[in-house]
Amino acid sequence: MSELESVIRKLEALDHRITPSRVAVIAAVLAQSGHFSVEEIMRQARAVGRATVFRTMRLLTDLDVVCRVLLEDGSLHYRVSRRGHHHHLVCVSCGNVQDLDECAVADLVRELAAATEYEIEGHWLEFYGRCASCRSPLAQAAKA
Amino acid sequence: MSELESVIRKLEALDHRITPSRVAVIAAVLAQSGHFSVEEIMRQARAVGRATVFRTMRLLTDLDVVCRVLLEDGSLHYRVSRRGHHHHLVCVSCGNVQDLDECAVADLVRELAAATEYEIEGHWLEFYGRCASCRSPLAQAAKA
DNA sequence: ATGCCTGCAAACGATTTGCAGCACA
DNA sequence: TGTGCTGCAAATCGTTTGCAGGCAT
Repeated sequence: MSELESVIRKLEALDHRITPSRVAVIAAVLAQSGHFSVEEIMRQARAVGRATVFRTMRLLTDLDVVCRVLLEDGSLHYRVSRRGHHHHLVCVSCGNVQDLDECAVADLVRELAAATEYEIEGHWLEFYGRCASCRSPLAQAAKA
Repeated sequence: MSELESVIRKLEALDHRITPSRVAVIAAVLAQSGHFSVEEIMRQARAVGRATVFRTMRLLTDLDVVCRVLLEDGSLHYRVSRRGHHHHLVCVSCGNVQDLDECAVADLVRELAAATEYEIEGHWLEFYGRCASCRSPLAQAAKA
């Protein structure tokens, strides 16, 4: 079963209708390799109206098919959520996003809960940096 | 030296002019106890134009006088940055924000850098939960 | 056939910018 | 006295909504 089919089944299971517009948006979303903006989806699904793209993105977010990615400049992007809870490591140079499977904050949450008497419901953690290939253009040039 | 003076000195030191509008915005900002939106500053500095409030907020952000706080609903707020690097614990119920002085992510950053070959430049970490007083209205009632 | 979903356009809120005048340094 | 700062208004950006019709179920 393709990823597309799997998402479609998810929609069906929740009594959402399967329409050409939705399929187009979902296909465009699944075709993305890294993070992407709503605008990029609109570019790749030109036949679909703006409003519908936004509505579908919200639907996909609610269904945990995609997750939001906050970029350092404050703009909101999305990315396919192929796992459960995880964090992102975003390259500020090339925009590549790497998933961090382990949630190393779990311990922290426990300590924090004890120390602050807060009941911690969630957290948002993203790292920004420069990936190996962007770190040293010289190193890349040297390889060639 | 009051906090207001101290911020003003900071502006002067960087060759920014001290104007009534800026002072009004800065005073309003410093008067905030928790996090706040630009709108709240505009309400408290009615004489100052929208654009100027936004321009001043950007200035204060660049000067590290305030820092941005991302709320869970995606809206952007600010809060006075009375320390250096730290994180926030936001109560989703009453909106209270608590600073977390220790940056417990520092170790994580180091491990991550080694594991991924990224050069980590920064990170964004915020926790969401319910504070002690919001956790249990019953417990509060019982106290009375 | 029913009503969810659609596209369009207009509304929307938050933020930015162009501009001519003003006032701080 | 020069130019950085101002307020105003209009522009802009990203997103949402109202509506009349269309299509999946």
